[in-house]
Amino acid sequence: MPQKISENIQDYLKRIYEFTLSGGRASTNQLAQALGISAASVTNMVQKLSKTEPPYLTYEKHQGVKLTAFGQQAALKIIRRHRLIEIYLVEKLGYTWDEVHAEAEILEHAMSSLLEKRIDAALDHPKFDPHGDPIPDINLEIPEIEQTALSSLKIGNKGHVLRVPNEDPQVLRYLGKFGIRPGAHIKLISRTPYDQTMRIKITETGNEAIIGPSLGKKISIAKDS
Amino acid sequence: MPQKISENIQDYLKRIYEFTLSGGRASTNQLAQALGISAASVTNMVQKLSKTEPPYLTYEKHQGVKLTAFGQQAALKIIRRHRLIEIYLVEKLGYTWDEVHAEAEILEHAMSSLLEKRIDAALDHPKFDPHGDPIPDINLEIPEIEQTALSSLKIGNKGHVLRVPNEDPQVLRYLGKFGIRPGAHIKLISRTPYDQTMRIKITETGNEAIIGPSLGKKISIAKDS
DNA sequence: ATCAAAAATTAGGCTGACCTAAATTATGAT
DNA sequence: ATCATAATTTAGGTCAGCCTAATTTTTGAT
Ligand SMILES: [Mn+2]
Ligand SMILES: [Mn+2]
Ligand SMILES: [Mn+2]
Ligand SMILES: [Mn+2]
Repeated sequence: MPQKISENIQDYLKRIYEFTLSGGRASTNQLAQALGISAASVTNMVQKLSKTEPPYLTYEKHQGVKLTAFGQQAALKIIRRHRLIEIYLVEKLGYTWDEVHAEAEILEHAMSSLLEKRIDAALDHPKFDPHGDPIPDINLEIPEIEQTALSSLKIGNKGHVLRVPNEDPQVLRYLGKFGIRPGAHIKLISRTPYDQTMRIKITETGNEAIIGPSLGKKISIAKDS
Repeated sequence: MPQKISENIQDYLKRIYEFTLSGGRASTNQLAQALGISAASVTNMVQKLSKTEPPYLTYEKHQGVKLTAFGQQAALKIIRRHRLIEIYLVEKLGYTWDEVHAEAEILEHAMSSLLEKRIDAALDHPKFDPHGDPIPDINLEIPEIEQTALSSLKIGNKGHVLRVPNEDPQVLRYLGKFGIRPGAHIKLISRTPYDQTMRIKITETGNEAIIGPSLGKKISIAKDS
């Protein structure tokens, strides 16, 4: 019997999913920091989640955790709701893309299957959230998309933006100011020698923007021609 | 300092508000039943809520509770959100009026001030929810409306519906089938002698409906001419 | 006025989810 | 290979919000 799953656990699973997207395992400290709680609490919880029937994750002492297929489905369900809410708020209620993440972080836990269906239908089954993250479909399938970090561009290369980091409203407002959003076409103008700061040109707006290397790693693009 | 208020407490305050609308105090058992918890738990909680600074309610042993002005504001805030959600779901997401109460009961706790503002604006500051209940305005003012119970009509009298009970989806579907909804014009055709069952005619649909006395007490109307 | 039944309260526990402090295990620089 | 430091786990709490059982208070029918 899939027991009812608390809001807290939903957030654990979502974080673990995100941290293990590129393979590997999520560490105790990583989760503690992301969830804003102590490492001891995380250890305690993941031990519990590894002993449910069926288990949500596999836990090996000192080796971190990894979701089971069961846990992954649970995570994807929340992620679908989170991203549907984000795009709904932008499309239908006039939110800006820097406002929606915090809101969705709460609403995702209060959303029924029915509301999920209605919102999905109202938006005509959207495929991406406002930050370019893919929305798992009704069967929780999520398309694999070929993507590169902005920071890996060579000078003079062109590309278009696929995905921007969605946590930090300040960053989103900064990016928005220059028109750096999913779909925007960009070209790498220059890179400073020591700290690797990039100057990029955005085709649509004609703007130039300065992007540091750590932010550059978090912006996903597809290379053009 | 108005401490952050848990979802549980929000539900306590809302129930107490409803039970004390017509003056008087809310009893321990009444609340226990409405909240689906034990009477002992209610006693415990209301004692706590009477000792906060400022207190949410006044508690007198064996005499039930009553909201303070402070508690009433807190209750009205949730009620505003509850009713805004209900009307939004009906107007914008194709919900039927029997589906929205359960949904709002959850979403009301997950709604931010910003979302409240946006939904209110999207609906152009609606005054009533789908069941005819008034929505407190942004300042939590709620209009006083003269209303009578349907069951108090005399044979041949006419009136129009102001408010229907919103908890029970089955009842709402039954009423909906005959067109008994806020605004509908009705006329009392007959009343059976012993159990007081009423037969009423709905002008808009031409339907006749059978309404028992306990349901009749929960439907509010205004008498016409 | 009496007293059984109903309502409410008190006492004592439980669970989920968190905490800090102490102990253990892993890691990486020398 | 050693060992200081970092990461993790264990031990022993707290707190909110619920429970049941026992007790006390109120109420209403006689
Ligand atoms: Mn969340
Ligand atoms: Mn997003
Ligand atoms: Mn509620
Ligand atoms: Mn309602």
